[in-house]
Amino acid sequence: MKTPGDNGIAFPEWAYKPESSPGSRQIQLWHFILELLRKEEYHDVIAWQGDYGEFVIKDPDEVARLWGARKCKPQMNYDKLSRALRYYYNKRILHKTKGKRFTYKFNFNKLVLVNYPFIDMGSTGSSVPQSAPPVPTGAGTHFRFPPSTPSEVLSPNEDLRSPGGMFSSVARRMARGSVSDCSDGTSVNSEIEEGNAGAGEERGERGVGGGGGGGGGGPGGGGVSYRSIIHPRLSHEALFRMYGGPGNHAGHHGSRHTHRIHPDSLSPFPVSPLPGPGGAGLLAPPLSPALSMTPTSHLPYTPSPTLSPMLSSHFSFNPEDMKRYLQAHTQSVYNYGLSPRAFLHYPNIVIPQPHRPAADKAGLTGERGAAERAERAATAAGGERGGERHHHPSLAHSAHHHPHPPHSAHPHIHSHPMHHPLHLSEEPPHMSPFKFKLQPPPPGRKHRESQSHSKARQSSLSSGSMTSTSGLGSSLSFGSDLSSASGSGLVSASSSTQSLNSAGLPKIKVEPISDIESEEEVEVTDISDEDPDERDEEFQLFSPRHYRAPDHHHHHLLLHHHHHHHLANGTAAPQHQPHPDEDLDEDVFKAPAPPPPGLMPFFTSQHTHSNAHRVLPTLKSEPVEPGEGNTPPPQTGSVEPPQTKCIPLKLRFKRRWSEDQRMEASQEESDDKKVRPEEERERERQSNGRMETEEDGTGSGEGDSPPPLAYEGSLATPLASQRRVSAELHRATAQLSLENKDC
DNA sequence: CTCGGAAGAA
DNA sequence: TTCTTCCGAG
Repeated sequence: MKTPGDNGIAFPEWAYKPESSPGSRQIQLWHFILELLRKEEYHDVIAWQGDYGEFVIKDPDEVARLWGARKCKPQMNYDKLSRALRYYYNKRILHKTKGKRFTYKFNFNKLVLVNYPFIDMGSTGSSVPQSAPPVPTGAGTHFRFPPSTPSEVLSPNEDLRSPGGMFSSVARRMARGSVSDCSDGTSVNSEIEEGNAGAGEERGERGVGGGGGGGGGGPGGGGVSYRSIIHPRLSHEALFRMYGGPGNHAGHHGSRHTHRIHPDSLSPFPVSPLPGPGGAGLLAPPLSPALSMTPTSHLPYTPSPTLSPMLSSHFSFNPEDMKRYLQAHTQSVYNYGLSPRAFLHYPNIVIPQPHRPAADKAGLTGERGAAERAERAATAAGGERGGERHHHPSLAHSAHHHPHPPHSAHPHIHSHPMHHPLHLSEEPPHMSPFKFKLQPPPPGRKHRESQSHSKARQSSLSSGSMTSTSGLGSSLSFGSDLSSASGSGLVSASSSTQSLNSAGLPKIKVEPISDIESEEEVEVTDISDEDPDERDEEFQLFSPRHYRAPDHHHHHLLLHHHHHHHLANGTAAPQHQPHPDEDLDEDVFKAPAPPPPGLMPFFTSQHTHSNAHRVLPTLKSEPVEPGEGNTPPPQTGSVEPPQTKCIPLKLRFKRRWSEDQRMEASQEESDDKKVRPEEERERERQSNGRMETEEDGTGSGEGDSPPPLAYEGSLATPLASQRRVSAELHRATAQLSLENKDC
C-alpha cells in the first residue's frame, strides 16, 4: 500500500498544504456558520436545508448577533454579515441560493479542500433535501494524512480510532482556519460543540464504528488515508481512485440501504468509508466511485445523507456519495466556477449542456427553459432526482426549507432532525440519476456585463476563448482543461441550446436512472431556484414563498459521467499558462498523480463492470452531438485520447470559470503558501484556545426544536466508517470551534 | 432581500 | 486578507 499512502500521498507536501486558509488567523465567518449549523442548539437560528451544503438562516438577526459576539462586533447585523457572506461568493466558498431568502450554500469543495485538506470528509450527503448536509464542520471528516505530513497529521491509527487523538490533530488543523482569538464568551459553540461532538462521536463510533470494526472498518485505523491531505484537486482524483469504492459495496449492498447509519445527530454524515480496512482500502479498488458505485442497482440509493459537501473531499464511496460528490463538484464548477480541471477528476461526468452565458438572462432563458424541460422530462421519465423524492413522502415532506412544515406531523423527525435519519430513509430511492443543477456562476455584475459580450463566444466556448475579462488568460486554460476533461470522459456539453437536442434534452441522455453511474445527470442546481419544484413539489413542502418564479434562470445541466479515465496529468496540456499559479496547479495535478495506472482504470473498467448495468456504452458516446459537441476539444482530445475514449466535451464555462481557474490555482497556491505559515502559528495557538462559554447561546433554542423537519432523509447509507469519520470531524470541528478571540 | 463597490480596520 | 461599515442599486 503504499500506494496510496505513499503514493497517494505521494503528493508533494505542497499538495497537501492546502490547508492554508487565508483568513485563518481569526475565525472566519464560514467556519462560524458551520459551527452553528452543526449544533442543534442553533437549528432554530440556522440550519441545513435543501441541497447539500445549503443552509438557511432562520434568524438572521440572531446569527448576526452571534457572529458579532464572536467577533466582538456588537454592531454586527445581518446586513453586514451578509456582506461578508457575499464576499464568499467570489471565493466560491459560498453561494446564494436564489429565490430563497437567507439561504446560502456552501461549496465544500473549496472549503474543505482549501481549508482542511487533510480532512476527509465523510460524505454526507444530504441527498435529501432536508437532510442536513453534512456538517462541514468536521463532522464528516476524517482525515487522512499523508505521510508527508506526518507530524501534522495524525497517525493514522490514532486518527481514526481515537477520536480524541485525531480530533485534536484535526482540530489543530482546522484551527488554523478558524481559529480565532477571542476568548470572550462569545464562542457559542465551543461548549456545545464539544459536547455534541463528543456525543456524536461516540454514537457514531458505536453505530458505525462497530460496523467499521468489523468490516469496513473503514475508518478504523486503516481507514486513515491520506486523502485528506491531498491537494484538493489531487484529492479528488486521488480519492476517487483510491477510494473507489470499497465502501460502497461494503456498506450497502444490502438492499435498501437500510442500515444506514447516521452518524451523529448532528452530522449526518456518514463518514466516508474508507476504503477498506487497511491499506488496501485506501488504495482501493479501483472503482471509480462514481461509476462503480452505482448504487442503483445494488445500492438502494437512498438518499444518503451523506454527501457532505464539504466532506466531499473524500468521499465515501458510496455510490451515492460519489454521485453527490460529483454533483457537487459539478455544481461547483458550473455554479461556482470551479475550474474545469475539476472535471478531470471526474472523467465520467459529462456535461451536456453548458449553460448559458452569463448574460444570458434573456437569451438564456429560452435556452434554459428548454434545457430544463428536457431535464424534467428526463426526470420524469427516469424518476426522480436523486434523493429527495424517494423517501417517503412523509419524509420528504419534511421539507427542507421551512422550518415549519406544513404538516408537522412527523414527530419523529423533529426529534432529531439529523440524528435519526434512519428510519426514514428506508426507501431507497434509488437513484436517481443524478441530476445536478448547476448554478450559474455568479459573476459579478460587472463581469457579467462584460462577459455577456463575450457570450457569443462562449458558445463555442469550449475553446475558452472567453473571457479574459479579468485579463486572465485563463480562458485558455479553461479550454485546455476542459478539453482534457472532455477527453477524460466528459462529454460534451454544448451550449445548452445546442446541446439539447432536438428532443430538447440535452444530449445527455438520461438514461435510466438506474444506471447510475454511467450517466449521471446532474442537475446543477442552480441555486437560483433550486427548483424546489421538483423535489419540493412533490411534497410541496415549501412554502410557497419566494421561490422565484420559474423564471429564474436556472439551467440545469445534465451531466453524464462517463467513465473514462484520464489522468490528471492528462489534463495538462494546458496551453496557457500564463500564471505561475496555474502552472503550479497543473503541476500539482500532474505531479502527484502518480497515478497508477490502476487508478485510471478504475473508472472505466470498474465501474463498468460493476455496474454493468448498462449504460456505459451510451454514456460514452454520449457526446452529444457531433456538431458542437465534438468540436472542441482540441487539444484535449489529443491529449488524452490514447487512454480512453475521450469524449470531447464541451463545457461551457462562464467567464468566471476562467477566472476561477486562475483564481483557484493562484489562490490555492498562494493560500497554501500563506497558509502554511499560518498553520504553524495556529498550531501553536491551538493550545491556547479554547472556549469560553457563551452567553449567547441563549437565543436560539436550544434544544432545538427545529422545526425542521427533515433531516432524516439524508442519512442514508453512511458507512460505519464514515460515521466515524464524521464523528471525528465533529470533534475536530469542535475543537476548532474553540476559537475564541478576544475582542 | 440581495448585490457589490468603496474605504477602512486589524 | 478578511471582514466591517456604509451605501446605492435592483
